[in-house]
Amino acid sequence: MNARGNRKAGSDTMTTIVEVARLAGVSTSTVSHVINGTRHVEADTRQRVLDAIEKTSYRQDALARAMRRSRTDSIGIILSAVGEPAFTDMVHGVEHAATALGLTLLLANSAEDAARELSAVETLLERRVDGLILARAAASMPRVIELLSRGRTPVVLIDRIFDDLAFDQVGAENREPMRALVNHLIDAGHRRFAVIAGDTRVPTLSERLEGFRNAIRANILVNDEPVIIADAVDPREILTCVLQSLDSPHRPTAYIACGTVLAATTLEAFIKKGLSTPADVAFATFDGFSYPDLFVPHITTVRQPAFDLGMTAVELLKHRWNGVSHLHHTVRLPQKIEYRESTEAFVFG
Amino acid sequence: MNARGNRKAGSDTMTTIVEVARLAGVSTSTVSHVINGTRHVEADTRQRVLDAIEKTSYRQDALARAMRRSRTDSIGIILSAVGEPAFTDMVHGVEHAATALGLTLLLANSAEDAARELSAVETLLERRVDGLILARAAASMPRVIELLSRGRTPVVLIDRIFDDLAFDQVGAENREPMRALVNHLIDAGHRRFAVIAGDTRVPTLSERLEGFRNAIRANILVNDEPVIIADAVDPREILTCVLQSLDSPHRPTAYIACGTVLAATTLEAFIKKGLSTPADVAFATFDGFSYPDLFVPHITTVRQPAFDLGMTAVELLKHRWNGVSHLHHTVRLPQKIEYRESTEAFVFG
DNA sequence: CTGTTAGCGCATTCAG
DNA sequence: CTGAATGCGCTAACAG
Repeated sequence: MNARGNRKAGSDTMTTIVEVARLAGVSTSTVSHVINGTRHVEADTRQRVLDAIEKTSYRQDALARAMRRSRTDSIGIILSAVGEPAFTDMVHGVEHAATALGLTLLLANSAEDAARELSAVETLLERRVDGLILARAAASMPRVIELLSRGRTPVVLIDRIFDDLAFDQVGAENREPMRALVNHLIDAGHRRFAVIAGDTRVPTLSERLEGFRNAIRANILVNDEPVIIADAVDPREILTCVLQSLDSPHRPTAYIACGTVLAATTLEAFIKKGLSTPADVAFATFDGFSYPDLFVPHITTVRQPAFDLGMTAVELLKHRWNGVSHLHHTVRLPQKIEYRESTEAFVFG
Repeated sequence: MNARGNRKAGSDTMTTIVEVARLAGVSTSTVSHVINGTRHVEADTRQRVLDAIEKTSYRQDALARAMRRSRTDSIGIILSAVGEPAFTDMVHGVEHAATALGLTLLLANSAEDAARELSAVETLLERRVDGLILARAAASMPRVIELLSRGRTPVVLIDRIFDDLAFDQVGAENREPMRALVNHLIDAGHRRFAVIAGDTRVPTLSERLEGFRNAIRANILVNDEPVIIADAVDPREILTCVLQSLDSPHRPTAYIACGTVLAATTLEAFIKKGLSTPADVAFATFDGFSYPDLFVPHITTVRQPAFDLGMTAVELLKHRWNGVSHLHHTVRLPQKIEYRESTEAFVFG
């Protein structure tokens, strides 16, 4: 019977390679080579080994193997918000690519908390993942970068790109699509804008905001100062700001949310005020929702190629394992803008 | 320079316990004991070790440690649909509880594919996770159960409960809330029902369907045979069925979807037919969507305590590690029914 | 074509 | 209070 607190998963019963070798009348190395197909083994010897494996229902111990080869065939991924659809898709992408390479995924959720992020990095590094994919938390600590830079584990920063950091990185184009979006709205007749940018310590968001500012500045048609809701972190605080902007006599006619959560908050404010889209206000968002077709009217959405981001991240790790290059690469994937009814031509009252 | 295909994460530079011991002028065992606080060490000896650790920025190798102790301080979780909100919340719950216990999470997504599920189980078992949490795929293979039964790794089946299987299990109450929901709709004046149950190989769905059948049968007010859309797997097929039912002269006045994806399909059919809720048809769903407040009208939803399911799963593993009981426990958590506008009182035309 | 051997980095007896 | 020695299960030289 197991003693209290014992968590051994049956180390007592588990058959090892030695047992198999004994049963097959061969050496452990032959068994190993049969299992891994790593050198030629005579057909009947091979069969004896296979039989012995079958008979003992032997399973490799990935731990011992990893230790010996000093590689774990696993990659770690740390996300700041596992729940959001964009991140969920990234996980899918990573998982897809990883599975194809026979790699296991270790998932950690920093929940946008710097301390949890640090501890996740430490844990995964201790587990000697072969590569690490990280979407840094907004308030990510310098210690994390230090740890990652010193170490020899290949790292890919995903989604949130930092130009001054020497890592492989992959994220979406943010400034340009925002520009296109604003121009689209201007073409539709809008002159007064609001952008909900949220926590601009997140590069994704600050880039989108920057794109917004540039687009507004570049457009001589737009005279009105836009409403910019940025650096607010608490959703309730953001909600208040949006509501306030809706009460303004110079109420913006077009609202742009820079992310899923921000979009939800903005729409909540619309609902609270009984405003409808696009009759009362135009609306567009980055990232968007799951099941977008269920929203009526359909929402114009700048959609991140999140799945591809995930796949690309693994690709970058692979390149580094293969020693293809010693330089660090930053990959920017284009976004797709889905123009829908929520930004349809605005008719001035 | 790394050779091609080399994936060693710097095993060359990594400091080991030996190096620390040398630097501190003590034995490796003392270092080990200092790190793990596993026996008393003289204050200054201890300090010397701590300094050496600091100086070398030594980090434990979780692999070697795990091998030696034959436990990995990790748990695996295999889900059939990582993307759905209910499963996402379960992951959160598991992650929350796991983190609190200092456990790492290995995540695998079977994507409702039996082969992927099997291979995920094999992989996680080989990695010697201390416990495994599994939401079985619809077409899960017997081999999976065999593997899990034979092995000594504690297993918890989550969400999808199988009464004839000897594992710890945790899921939600399904029959009773469906009953309550149907009664609620009957009270609101409905007599003709449709239920979208999807793939009833999934116990969650078959239980909900069973609850539905019982509720209908128990109600003498309901004479009309309900429309039951079950055993369809392909969403497009389901969509067709729903559309067809909407065209019927005896069109149901109340639709109940048994899960998020099914709900999306049903709503899509409503939109396609230009029907509005609850004016034209009442609607309610199990599991529901993220950001439910954004749906207008608000949808009556039977909400699974998904986060708690995840936490409970870890709890069950813990009990097993502690050898609290040798019997297998099935925990059923109650669901919460959120009655909203989509099922409001029906007025007969 | 196959066997022998030496560790991977650590926790843990067993002696002092 | 501390150190020396052993082996977890496996792969990879090396040697036949």
